Amino acid sequence: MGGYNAPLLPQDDCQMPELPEVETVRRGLVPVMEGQVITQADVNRPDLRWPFPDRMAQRLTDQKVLGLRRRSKYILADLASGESLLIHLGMSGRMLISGDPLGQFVHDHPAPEKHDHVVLHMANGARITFNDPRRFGAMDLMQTATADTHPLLAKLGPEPLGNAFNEAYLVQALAAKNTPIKSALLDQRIIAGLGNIYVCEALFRARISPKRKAGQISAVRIRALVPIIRDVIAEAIEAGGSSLRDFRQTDGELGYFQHRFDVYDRENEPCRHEDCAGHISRIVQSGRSSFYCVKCQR
DNA sequence: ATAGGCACCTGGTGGC
DNA sequence: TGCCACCAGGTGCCTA
Repeated sequence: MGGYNAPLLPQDDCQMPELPEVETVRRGLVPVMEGQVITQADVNRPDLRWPFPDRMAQRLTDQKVLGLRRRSKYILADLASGESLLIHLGMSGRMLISGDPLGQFVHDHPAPEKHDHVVLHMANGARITFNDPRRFGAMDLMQTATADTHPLLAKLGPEPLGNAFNEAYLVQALAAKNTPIKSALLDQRIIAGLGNIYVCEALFRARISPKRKAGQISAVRIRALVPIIRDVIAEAIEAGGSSLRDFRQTDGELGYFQHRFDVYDRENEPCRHEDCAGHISRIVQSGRSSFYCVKCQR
């Protein structure tokens, strides 16, 4: 009897809620949540990283989900009440869909697991379970109309795939920055949605050392970084999308990581630039691992 | 204002 | 087998 318990994030060793993974989760939630009413909300603890908003379960119950949006690494579910539910996956958050909302799966609600903090029951029979062992994730409710001013969203920089992120912007934003380019690109006020992995990957493609001070990189190289960042993110979203199709058609397993990284977690392995015989190094910058090729990233 | 470091929390892995 | 140190995709907050 085949059960269905589909993680919408890569499981096992590879969970990675940076922008592309969050976008993949959002896309996976759309067909089971959009236009559907939340008939019940189980809130199994008072908080994640912060306390949940007052009366969260009641404010979700009987609300129709009008749409699911994403800003940076946050998902926003716009509700008929005029409020929006903000969801952040932190480091270890996952969304699991169970039930048979699309008529494609064996109906089977798995036994609750440890760290199932919030469960949304939808009118179509789907259950969406937020599971987050480390509890760095977050949920909050706000007025949809003023969502942009929410403290977690207000200071975010441009979306990497949006028009506001362009060559002129990035050159300007990094000028006179005294921090390493690695740190600057992780700064969500400069560009929203990049995390440790995709910053490493983008710098590798651009052949820029993560140690180089942002403000001392030539404008030419910064301009070149812009389409590279867009590509890295867009390709990862595409990989996520194909994994969603795969799991729908098969057995509920997300075959996410046919998508492989060029540098992330490849310490001592060969550099993948064709003209380079170097190997990938790992260094620690502000407490986080940076992977790069010392030989060809300058 | 800006940059660096720490804290939050749990679980997995690898060494002894 | 057990214990312990170390590592992990994020980001707010405190300190200099």
